[in-house]
Amino acid sequence: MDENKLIAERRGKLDALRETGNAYPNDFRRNALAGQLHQTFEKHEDELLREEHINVSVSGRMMRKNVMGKASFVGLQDRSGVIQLRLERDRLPEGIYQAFKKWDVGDIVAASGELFRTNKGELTVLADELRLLTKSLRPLPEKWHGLSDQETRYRQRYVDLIISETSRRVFEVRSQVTTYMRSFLEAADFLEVETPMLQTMPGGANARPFKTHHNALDMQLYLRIAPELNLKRLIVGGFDRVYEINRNFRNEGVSTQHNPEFTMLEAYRAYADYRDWMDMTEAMLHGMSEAVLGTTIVSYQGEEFDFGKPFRRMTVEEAIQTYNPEFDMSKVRDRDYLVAYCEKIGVPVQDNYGAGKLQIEIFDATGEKNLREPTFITQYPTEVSPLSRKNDDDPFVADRFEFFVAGREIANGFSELNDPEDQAARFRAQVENKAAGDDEAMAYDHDYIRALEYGMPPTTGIGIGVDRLVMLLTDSASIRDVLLFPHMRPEVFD
RNA sequence: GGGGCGUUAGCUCAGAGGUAGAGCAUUCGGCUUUUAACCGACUGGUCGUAGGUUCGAUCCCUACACGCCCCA
Repeated sequence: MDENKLIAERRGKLDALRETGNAYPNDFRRNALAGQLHQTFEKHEDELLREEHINVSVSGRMMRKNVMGKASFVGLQDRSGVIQLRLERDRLPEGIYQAFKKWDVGDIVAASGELFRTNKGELTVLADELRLLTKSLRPLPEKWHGLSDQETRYRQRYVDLIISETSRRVFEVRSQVTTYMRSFLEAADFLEVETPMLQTMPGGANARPFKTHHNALDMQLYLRIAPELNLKRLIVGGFDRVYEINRNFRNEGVSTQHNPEFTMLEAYRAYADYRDWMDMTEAMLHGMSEAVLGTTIVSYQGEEFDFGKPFRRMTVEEAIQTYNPEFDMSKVRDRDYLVAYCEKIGVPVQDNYGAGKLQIEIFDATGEKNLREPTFITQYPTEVSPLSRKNDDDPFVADRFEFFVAGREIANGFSELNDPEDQAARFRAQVENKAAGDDEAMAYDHDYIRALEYGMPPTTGIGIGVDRLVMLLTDSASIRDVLLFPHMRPEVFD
């Protein structure tokens, strides 16, 4: 580890503290937070404050230290904001002020005293008690430019959070988003559940899993790629409105949009179909943006989206037409034509791709990034929707939607397939794909078929990517900005 | 996996084939209404790592590590 002169100096100060008593005391109790004080006494002028003799005890990290001889001003930061202290040598107990002059920005400090307002109008604690609670050995980044090195911000998030109000705000929004989801679903009588992360057979999505090993049982286990099949088992069991907000793990690349572990909301509701979930998604995002941002207008990377009005809806085939004007719609399900079109636009094709898979390849390549305004895309090919119910009038497509904003998929929902024989056939097709080399294809889940054979009521489900939603609501360009500890290669300590 | 860019003081950043620079922070001195406090003095570096070219490399070349962006 680096042990430079700055740290050595502070370590010397810590050694001195250890000699004079407990260097890490834990007997101070505060009775006020900075933000509360600013709010409560917002309208109090200096004269009124001094008349009322309001005594408070505060503590936090010393972020600013202005020493002017025998008096000083200090900025103390707690979780709610910053409160200023005024320290006067002759007001504090003997020797305290001299000791304080050796303290460093970054130290954890406590003070008690009465509130007043400075000439410039800043609410301030005139301290008559002052303590050092925790010595900080490492210097903080510069106060003006802050921490701009991305790597350090991600690896040492604790430093980023100390320094950056913006970063703290992102994670407060993140918490408010999941809180809002829970209250929204609870109001609709949903039950929150937790299902296994460690599974003997990963399922519920097309993705490669992480493998791990259970020592005592000496067996291979997988980290889950989705909770979907377990949640639908609960629908069979009679919990007919359930949801889970939790982590999924997918063994794929890392990018501004992908982290190997990410958070999804999955919610399932019996006696409803995918159109009901589209309506609920609109209502949830409308309410969430108002609750979290105070407005339904979401500004993202220079674009503005209105979460307050109904979202556009179009089918996959309509989207192909919209974004491929030269595409011959009379042949939209003609496999030979679709193959030729894919080759024309440079999309690689495999022999086992059917018309539905080819449609989705074209949609992904030409449509997705152009879906800027909030949009529901509906009627996905059954071929690429192995867990979705077929449409009654047109079995080529499933009763399914995906939701896009700013060219990114945010949500995926469908009417669930509850016909066990159809589901068994879909699993068999997945197994064939796997045999043909698709290592993201699903395995055949016998227990899930057995569950469906007991009878799953007609059901609809949705998955919402929490990280991507938080990115939108916080105007974050990278998923790493909304993950407290994004995945990084190990740091080398020498 | 491929391409591009980056890595210099604790932090933010300049720099150039010839012994390394600024601001802030630190240290010391001054200052009882500051808030990027101010004034004065000083200090701080294996220039990501390892090789190579060169009389001489932090700079040029190669590989590697880590990060960021784009593509698959």
